[in-house]
Amino acid sequence: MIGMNDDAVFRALADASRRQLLDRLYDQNGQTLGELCQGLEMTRQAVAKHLAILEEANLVSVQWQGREKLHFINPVPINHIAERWINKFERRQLSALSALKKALEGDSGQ
Amino acid sequence: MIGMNDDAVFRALADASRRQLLDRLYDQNGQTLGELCQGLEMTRQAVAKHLAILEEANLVSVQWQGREKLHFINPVPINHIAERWINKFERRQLSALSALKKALEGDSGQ
DNA sequence: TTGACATGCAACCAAATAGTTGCCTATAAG
DNA sequence: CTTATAGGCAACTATTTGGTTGCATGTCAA
Repeated sequence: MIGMNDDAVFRALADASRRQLLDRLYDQNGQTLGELCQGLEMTRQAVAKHLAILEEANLVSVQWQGREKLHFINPVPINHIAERWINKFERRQLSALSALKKALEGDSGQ
Repeated sequence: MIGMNDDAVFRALADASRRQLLDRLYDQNGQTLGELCQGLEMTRQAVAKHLAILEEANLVSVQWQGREKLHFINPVPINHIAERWINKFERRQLSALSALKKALEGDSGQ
């Protein structure tokens, strides 16, 4: 759990443009900066800044391919928050479910 | 789902002080402003502003009792986000669980 | 009624944020 | 080699944010 910074994740998720970028990456993973810019009412530099913030929060990882920078969504921090923060508030209703979930995860292997 | 504003919820959750206030309310629900201030390195007015933001995001509801304002945590918006945003990223692993969860919720009544 | 207590309201301030523009670097293609 | 393309870096700006101080209002208790 090294480099896991809840605060950075929450702050990254606080901006609608960044959530939109994550949505776009969810629809099609591995897009370049240029592709992610298309159709947005923002300069490329603004988008790049948002992506940098998502990268810093470890919500997006990148991979260079020649002069292109491919962006991949990373679900780990979101799951992490869901685990240790959000589930807290549904523990009462879902306590029974929690054990089952762990069991299923262990079963599916990843 | 009236008044349900994802953006306000995400922005409210982005601040560590506000998350701390939610944690405190989780530990003991129905605290007054004064109680919530104790031990925090902030003025009462600063805390009041944070609580107002949490109220506006519908994460906290209040109830006046004489001259005291009691604060109660409201888990609905957090569950909402978990449902339609966060679960998205764990759908693959948990798709089987989703139906069961709905079934359990329907079963328990609230 | 008077004083203490719980909270609200408003003005103000510093720092962070989201965005811009302009220019630089590196890779690919003709 | 030259040019177009993909992206990075830095300076600057306006707005939002988190916090402060000072004062006003409403409620309980003596």
